[in-house]
Amino acid sequence: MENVKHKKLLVVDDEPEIRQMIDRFLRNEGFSRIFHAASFAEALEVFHTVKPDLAILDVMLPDGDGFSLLSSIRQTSNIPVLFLTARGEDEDRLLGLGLGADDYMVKPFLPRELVLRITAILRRVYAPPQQERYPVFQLGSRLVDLESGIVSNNGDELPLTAKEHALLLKLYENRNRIVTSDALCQAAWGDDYFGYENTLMVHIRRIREKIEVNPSKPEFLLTVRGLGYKLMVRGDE
Amino acid sequence: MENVKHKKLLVVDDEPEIRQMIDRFLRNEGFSRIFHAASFAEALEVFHTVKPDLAILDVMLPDGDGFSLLSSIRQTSNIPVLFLTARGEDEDRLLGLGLGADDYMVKPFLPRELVLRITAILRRVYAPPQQERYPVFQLGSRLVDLESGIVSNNGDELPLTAKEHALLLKLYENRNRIVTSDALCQAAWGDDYFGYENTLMVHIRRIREKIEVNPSKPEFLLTVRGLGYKLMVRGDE
DNA sequence: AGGAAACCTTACGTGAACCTTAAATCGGAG
DNA sequence: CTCCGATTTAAGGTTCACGTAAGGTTTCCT
Repeated sequence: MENVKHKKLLVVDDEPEIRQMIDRFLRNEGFSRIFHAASFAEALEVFHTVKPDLAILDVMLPDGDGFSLLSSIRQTSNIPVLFLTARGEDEDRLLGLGLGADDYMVKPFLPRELVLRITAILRRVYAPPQQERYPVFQLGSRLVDLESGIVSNNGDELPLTAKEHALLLKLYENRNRIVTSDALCQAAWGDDYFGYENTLMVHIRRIREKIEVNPSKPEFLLTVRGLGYKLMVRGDE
Repeated sequence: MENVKHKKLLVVDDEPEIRQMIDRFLRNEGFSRIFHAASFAEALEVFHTVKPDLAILDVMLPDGDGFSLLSSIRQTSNIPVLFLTARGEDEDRLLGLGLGADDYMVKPFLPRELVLRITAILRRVYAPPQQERYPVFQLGSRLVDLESGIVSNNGDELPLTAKEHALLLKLYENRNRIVTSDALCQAAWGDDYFGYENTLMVHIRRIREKIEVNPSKPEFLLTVRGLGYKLMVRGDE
């Protein structure tokens, strides 16, 4: 994950004291590359020279308004833009967002909220496209990593097969609760499966051989006779 | 640019009439794939089954609160989340945004604004990746430089082709995690691809010939039978 | 206790999933 | 148009994850 604090921010506001205030808040939160502009013209100037990564715009400017500034900017760039202005009427917000702003905050504002919203935007912009995440969790001394499909126990790593992965995922999603054999079969084979029920037992056994100290005396993946199985995980939630 | 109106939205709110209202507004604006959940438990359930592209969460739920729901969701996914709730105190907004929400709206709200904010988020998520810088990383003794598209091994330099570059990028972005064959195909060929799956294998083989000491005994680019591939990179986070 | 039902354990054969190589095809530059 | 590298198709080879089976063990009820 890229660090969002190194990004270049441009603050456009005609009142120097407000710019200073915003600047201070942002620096307090770890942002260091902050540029200022006091007018429409200056904003365009700075925009082209420093090429900021995100712009915080006021609506009221001496030589124009923030909305048309955004329009100008959007012709050549899709830089993230957050409006921060005293103009908080419904129409203003709709206009700003409709023009393609990423967020719209009304003054007076919470500095911390400004930082969080900036972070939220930058997080999205620079997040590499990630696929679905799988859980990673601890069972006793072993780490079950469904992300990489590996169970590791002080050094040695045991890879999980596709079926083991599917079953462990289902079990973990319903951790500390009973999961019926039917539900497990469905998770691993889909709705339509008519194989032997023994098959599931064999896979459970194989999982136990990877996650249990003694597969025949399971501590984590327990049998609930007549119902199914349950994975006991302590700690998180 | 992908059309944002086809994305799957999940609306979590305990009051059916509010869900209906939101649903109606969204459909008016062109969204068609809208799913509902009335409780924490139902939300998690729907979340896992339909895998929505964005979630609109209420804070107050009969069996929990939206904040812990977001925490649960964030363990396995970085899906965009927008809070829409009557809880509009400063602390609530800071908490919600601090937990990783993308936006926070307070009821009563303008339907049009909700749509604009959802659109703003989805626009960012599905925008083509911003960063013009590609990663450079080490695999054993070889340096994989996606910036210049060259794999170098003490002296000799092997150039990467377009497909190899795309695949390696996707693998590196999800390093140490299983990447499904589908995801890889999508990264290299786009959503609509109906060629032979063998094609992917051939490209994987080519990559292995450039990054592995022994392409037939891969150390870095490993197959996970039945699931896909994973690129094991040690070190940098 | 006896017996049956549910579950465990181990081993093995098989074929889907994957590998490998080469030849065919595509597509851009000259 | 021709060439050449990049990419895809094709076909035969390999392997290992999975399902099956069969005998064993535990649990529970009469």
